[in-house]
Amino acid sequence: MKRLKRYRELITYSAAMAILLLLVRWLEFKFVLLQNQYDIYIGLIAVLFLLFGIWLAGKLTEPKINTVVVEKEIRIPESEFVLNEKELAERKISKRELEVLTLMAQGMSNKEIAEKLFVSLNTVKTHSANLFEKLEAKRRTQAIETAKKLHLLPGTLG
Amino acid sequence: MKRLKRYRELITYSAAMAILLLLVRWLEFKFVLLQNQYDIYIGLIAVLFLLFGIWLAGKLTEPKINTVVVEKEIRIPESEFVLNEKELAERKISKRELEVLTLMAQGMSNKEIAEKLFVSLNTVKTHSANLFEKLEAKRRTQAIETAKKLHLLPGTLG
DNA sequence: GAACAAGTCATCCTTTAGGGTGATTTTGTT
DNA sequence: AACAAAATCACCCTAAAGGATGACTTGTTC
Repeated sequence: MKRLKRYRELITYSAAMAILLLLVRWLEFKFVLLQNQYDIYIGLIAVLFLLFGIWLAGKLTEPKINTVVVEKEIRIPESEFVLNEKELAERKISKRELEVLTLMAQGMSNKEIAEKLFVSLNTVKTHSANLFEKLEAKRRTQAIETAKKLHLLPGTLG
Repeated sequence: MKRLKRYRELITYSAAMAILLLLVRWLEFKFVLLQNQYDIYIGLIAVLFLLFGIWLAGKLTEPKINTVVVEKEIRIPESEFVLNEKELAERKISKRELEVLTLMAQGMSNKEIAEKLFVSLNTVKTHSANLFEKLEAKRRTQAIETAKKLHLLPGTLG
């Protein structure tokens, strides 16, 4: 069964060829009397084989595939925050300092930060003082702005 | 010039046809003596036109267009800042206040802001006090954070 | 012209932030 | 164990920020 299917094309072509040749024979027989004007006969043969060739080509040649690549733009909403660890290392800002900085940026007072981190107010002050030096800032607001520009803090949190 | 290009295909086919017919004529002349065995001639014609048909088919068949959609990711650099005027109006924040808020967010002290705006330090303090009330903030850092969340200030300026 | 909002400035007072210095403890590394 | 960095805390003092209140001017609206 599989073999039959496999050779179906070949059989089809052979059959077509046979029919064509039969047709040629028939035409030959029909126009045998008017040999002087066998131009018509030739013409018919030509047309027939031309058509046969076209049909055959359609069957034989693999279809031309013209691949058109259409680029579709997909928008990515936001580029999420990635901590600039290089900058963090270069300025030698410690984890605890960054922690304090983050809470600062959220609008907390030193006292609130101290309570949140379970340390004394003085400790927070020390951390903030170190931060200002490392960030070359005079005030906490400036430190926050600089830190955001350096990607040490997300632009807007929440 | 454009027309010439437009009919190039047609001309090509016509030329091919002409050459083929010339070939046929030449064959006719060549085999005119052996008319009794013009089977060969017929066969040649058949083969020629068969090939011509195959060639023609290849030229004529329009290619299958295979459209491949490639999704290309496009990162939007920044979603530019648009002032939330609704929020601004609802909270009744004046132009001057917003101005002070902006400079605050840039890390400037009240004194610096006063100098920049050519007003007294007390005026800046009044503005900031009003801002804190309108933004329900206790500190300038908190006011800045809130303002950024409400899109009254750009996330990161500069 | 009365009422109102915005902007300006002042004074008094309290709280918070920040600068400077020194010291102790914890922790990780060699 | 020795060392360095990080984290902790304290004290003193100044500067800046913030709260509360009142006052004056200007421009707009009704």
